[in-house]
Amino acid sequence: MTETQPTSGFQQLDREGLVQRVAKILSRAIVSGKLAPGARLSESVVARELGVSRAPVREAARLLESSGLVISEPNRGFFVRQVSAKALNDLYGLRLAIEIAVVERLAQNWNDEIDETLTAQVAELHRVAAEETDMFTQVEADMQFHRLMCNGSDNPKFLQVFEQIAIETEFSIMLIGRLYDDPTRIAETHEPILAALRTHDTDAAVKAISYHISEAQRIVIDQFRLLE
Amino acid sequence: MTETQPTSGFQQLDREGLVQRVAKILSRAIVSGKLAPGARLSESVVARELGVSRAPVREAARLLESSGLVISEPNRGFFVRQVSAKALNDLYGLRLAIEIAVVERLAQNWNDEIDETLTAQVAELHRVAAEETDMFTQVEADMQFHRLMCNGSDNPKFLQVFEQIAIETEFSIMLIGRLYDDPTRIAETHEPILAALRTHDTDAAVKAISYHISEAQRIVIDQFRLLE
DNA sequence: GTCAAGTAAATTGTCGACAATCTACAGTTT
DNA sequence: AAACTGTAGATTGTCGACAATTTACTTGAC
Repeated sequence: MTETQPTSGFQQLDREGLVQRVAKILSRAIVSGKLAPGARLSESVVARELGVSRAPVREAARLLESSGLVISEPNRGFFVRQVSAKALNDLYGLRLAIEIAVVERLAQNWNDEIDETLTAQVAELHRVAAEETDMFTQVEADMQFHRLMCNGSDNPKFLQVFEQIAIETEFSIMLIGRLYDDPTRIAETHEPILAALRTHDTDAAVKAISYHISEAQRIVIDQFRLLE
Repeated sequence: MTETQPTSGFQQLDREGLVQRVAKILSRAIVSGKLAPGARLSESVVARELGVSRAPVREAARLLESSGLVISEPNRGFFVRQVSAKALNDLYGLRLAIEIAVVERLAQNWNDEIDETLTAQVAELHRVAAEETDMFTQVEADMQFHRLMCNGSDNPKFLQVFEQIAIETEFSIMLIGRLYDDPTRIAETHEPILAALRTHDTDAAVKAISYHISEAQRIVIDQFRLLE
């Protein structure tokens, strides 16, 4: 955003630090389930495997801690977080509170640009559902819709909190190991929200998002309990 | 929370790491205004002044980054965050969304223990108002009431988000440099919330908290704009 | 056999040093 | 004078080593 404009068509190459790269690798490993919940995240082991020193690994771990993927215990190190059904339920509770506030603002500040963006994302949801792409793609597409809503709320704070929620939610869904519902149906349940927003009907939009999130909450928790 | 119970009445001493201590010192310096917004937070300078190496300072800075007190720019270091009136307004928007959800839950799960705790805190608010203690104490007492509400919501996620908000809010209020309202009046405006919760009247409680937060939002923003 | 104390290995916490990067200023060209 | 280039100083990024702490194991007493 703050970068200077390139004078020619060169694409910027890999300007992200070592810490960010390590963090990305680790979070992928956790979300994909390669690192089981509760597992110790040994600094020295990770550092050795990635061929870097422990310092960037520590900082990356702290970053993941603030994302809620790992927890740190003083003098004991980092551990992949355990998620309980209660915690997952609470997470959806927070998400509901945030998204209700978001749609309230969206219903009032609705404009063509947001309309276009969200309509396109629903189309994308239908596309990935039809093509039967992998679960990760489907979940990501679903999340992207909600991310775009938060982004359109004109309050960066909502987006910031949502990003935290998104990471944990994806983590939990990956843990369950399969989609909570039929992909096509997931795509369809987004349409009432969009319809209500288009007519600036705040109450209907709040009802729609409440139903949507609560439904997802119910199903995910049910699935999750089967694992415990 | 996860610590083992002490067998005798000894208080645990110092069991917090160097990183936490540095973080606390830095956040105090920022919130109290000793470090001006936008100021560079030089690792080497801080490390030298505190008599520690740069490693713990870096980690502490990362901690503050996730609290929103500082921002990091790659290869340029950490800077004390600038807050704008818009950002402060957004912050109160998020806070409103959270606290509405919290009182909704509180109105339903009300019990004597929470009643006692919150009643005591309102008394505390009146006490610090009457004794004309310093601003920091007053703000902290106000925040504590809302913290206790979040804590009573039986959803740790709300408390987690609130803590982030609290740090930024206190930061901004300290920036303004004086209280936004008459201390006694601040204490009084908490009572309608408590009254509504006692009667399990969800709608009234939501209305009360909405009024309370929006009022604070309006006053703080007005005051803040005078600084810009 | 169980429990406690002691000890050794492994892991995290902290440090000082070097490499990579940015910033500021001087020198050069147009 | 304005803009680009080059260099020196300062700051962050990363590293390997040592100190402090935890963990696992062994030893010994009851």
